[in-house]
Amino acid sequence: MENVKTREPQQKRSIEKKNRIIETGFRLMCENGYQKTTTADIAKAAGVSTGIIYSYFKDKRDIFICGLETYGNQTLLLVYEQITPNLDVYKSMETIIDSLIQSHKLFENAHKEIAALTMTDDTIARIMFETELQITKQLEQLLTKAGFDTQNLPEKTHIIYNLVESLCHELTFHQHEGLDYASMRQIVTDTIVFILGKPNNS
Amino acid sequence: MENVKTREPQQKRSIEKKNRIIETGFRLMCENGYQKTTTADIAKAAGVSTGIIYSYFKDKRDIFICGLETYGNQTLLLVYEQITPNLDVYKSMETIIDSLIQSHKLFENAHKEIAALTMTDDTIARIMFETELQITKQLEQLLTKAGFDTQNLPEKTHIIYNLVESLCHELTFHQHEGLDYASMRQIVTDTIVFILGKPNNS
Amino acid sequence: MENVKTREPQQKRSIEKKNRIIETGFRLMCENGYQKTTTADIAKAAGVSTGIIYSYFKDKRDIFICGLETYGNQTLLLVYEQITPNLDVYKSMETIIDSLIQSHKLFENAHKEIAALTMTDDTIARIMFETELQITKQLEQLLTKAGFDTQNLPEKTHIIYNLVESLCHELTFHQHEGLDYASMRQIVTDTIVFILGKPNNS
Amino acid sequence: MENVKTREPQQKRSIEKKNRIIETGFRLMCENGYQKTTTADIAKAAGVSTGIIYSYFKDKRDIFICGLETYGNQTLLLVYEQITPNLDVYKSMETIIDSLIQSHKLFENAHKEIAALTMTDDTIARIMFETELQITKQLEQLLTKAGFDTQNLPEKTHIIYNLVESLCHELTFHQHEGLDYASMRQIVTDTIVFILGKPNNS
DNA sequence: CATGAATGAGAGTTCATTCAT
DNA sequence: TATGAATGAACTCTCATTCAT
Repeated sequence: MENVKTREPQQKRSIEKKNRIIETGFRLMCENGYQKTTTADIAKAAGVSTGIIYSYFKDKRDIFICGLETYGNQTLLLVYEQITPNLDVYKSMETIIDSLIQSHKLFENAHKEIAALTMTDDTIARIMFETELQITKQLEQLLTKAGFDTQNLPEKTHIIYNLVESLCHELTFHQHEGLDYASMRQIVTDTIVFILGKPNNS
Repeated sequence: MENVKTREPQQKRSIEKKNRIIETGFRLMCENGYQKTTTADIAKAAGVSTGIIYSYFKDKRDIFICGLETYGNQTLLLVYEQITPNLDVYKSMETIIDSLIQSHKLFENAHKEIAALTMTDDTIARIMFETELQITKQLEQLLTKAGFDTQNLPEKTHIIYNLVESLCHELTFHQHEGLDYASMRQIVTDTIVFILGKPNNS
Repeated sequence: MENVKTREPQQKRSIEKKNRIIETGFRLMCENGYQKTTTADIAKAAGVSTGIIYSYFKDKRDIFICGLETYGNQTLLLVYEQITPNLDVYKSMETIIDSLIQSHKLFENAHKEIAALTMTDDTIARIMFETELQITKQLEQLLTKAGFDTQNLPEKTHIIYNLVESLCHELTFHQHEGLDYASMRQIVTDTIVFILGKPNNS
Repeated sequence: MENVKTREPQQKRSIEKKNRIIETGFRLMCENGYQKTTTADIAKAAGVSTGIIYSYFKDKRDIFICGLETYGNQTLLLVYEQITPNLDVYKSMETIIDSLIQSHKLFENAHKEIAALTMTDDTIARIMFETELQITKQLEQLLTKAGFDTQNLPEKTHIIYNLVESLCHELTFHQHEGLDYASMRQIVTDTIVFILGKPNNS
């Protein structure tokens, strides 16, 4: 299962270097596109030689997948930290939105690149699918514990997830002039409240 | 601005040929990805020589852009046809959703590919932006005429647009097992009704 | 079975070009070694671009294999032409030796290169094996028709084949000073006559 | 002539290490081919670091040459031990054949690899030439002492050497189905006896 | 107008060799 | 001495684009 040629760096310096390659490489790929980013670009930007990359990674795609796992999970953690069942759900939702916006600001281009690669690369598709699944499942649990109506909860969660994603996208890129983002955010929050209804125990 | 080398085909046969290249090429690019589709693939599938492509198009990217304009507008037309101000807005919304699902089934992969190319290609980004703008503006006009509250209407339209997009995406790809799509569709329609509120003249 | 990407050239010019690549490439590989010969070398020497090589051949190895089949068979033909059952066998043997010497002068380095590649490449090993088999089987038939004792004929033929091969090798390269090649040739011929014994019908 | 950077190991442990690298490296190169064996492979198999290799050897080729000298001479010794002038020559010949078969079993692939490298590497060619020369000269001396006709003895020795080589090759690899190896061996022995004639003093 | 053979720059990847530790 | 991480030149192969016919 484990590739024999790529080694898991044990030394601190090596780990730093591997992480630097992931971070730099993933960033370049997200900023400029997967195809347009060459291994030479990554090596140069990370301050290493092209050769050393292949000590840590199987191939170029492997760097991207590592980036995906690293930063996808990071996003997830941001969300997890905000999900505290004892808290008011509406408050939680607001902080989740804030977390996701942060995540988006870092990796929005990634989402586009990933979406495109999802088409032709099953591994990448699976990673994205599972990351999203973890987030929505977590949301479902939170909402169930908070006493919300569990009827069609998976469907509702999914719709809410997409609502928030779209909002984040818009807030991150400000693509459409003339939109009032504060209002937009308010509308989204109200809409989520509408979808969820009132919790049973309230 | 206009490239001197690519000519506008005057003959009927030439126009057919150009269209065939656009249709075939755009479809292949959407199905298999922009990078993975070679000009040789397109030429073969369209039944022309590789050379002739460069009589009609500046480069490979140009084929994609032409496809984008042609079929982006086609999607738009599908939506336009459903928007008849006299009709019940909720009915209209349902038929719009149906139209967009049809459009999605044709070009869903395109959306991902386009999103990725949007990152690094300003022309493609502009085309997509304008296509979306036309749809949302049209929706706004429809809703205004139908007497809905115009406060934050651009924001609301945008959110609705994204809700429908996400629904279409899910309905097209059935990525998540266990989701009840009929319920999902109902929830989205209800949510849109909630966002819009009641029209003033009702 | 047939590779979809490499085409079988139909035009006369194309066939000439393909043959030129085989001839030039195979010669370079034999002269300088398979590994030391780069595709760029072959392209340059054949007066073509590196790209066109991959229209005619699957990869670099494919050029070598084509050379092997082309010139291996050529050697075979040289031998076949000398094998005329009506002729005196000893005369035939002499002319066969002459033919093989000619073949050796052309492709001796090839033999070494091929022998080495035989170690790691099963396809090349099989081609060589079959070429040798054809030659020895042909010799066997000739000798049987000429009325020689058929006992242990395969073993004898094999030994004779190797005797001639070794002689050719020596005559081609003159590696050892002080050897009298005329005598050597005479001894080999005498030895072959000894091994075969007298034909029954004489 | 002597490279200043590679040192002659004085310590016992160092000598062992150097020998281990030669043995392991040469074996790997013979088994898998010179090109396909990387310095990393050799280092790993020999249980040393890649760096230390360059303390003992000028480059990768140097390891091969050392292996050639070491094991070429070893083969020679095997033969020398069998050549005892007092013994019956035919018996000697049989034991020589046995020795060479043993040698072949160890290094047959080497022969192919070496033959190929001989083409492009003069040093390797010279070593091989001298090894063979030593063996044939030794045989000549033995045969002279045993009272055989010295006319064309170098030529005869050479032919005999090649006969035995070919036989060893065949016995080692069993490449041709249907050959009776016992008969083959007998025919070769008889042929050698024929070539040599009867010794004068018998 | 049309062809498709030809081009060649540039991609990902390998590995003999070096060098900081 | 010894390590093994690091280097970077060189390799094979691809494909958007051109051009002789």
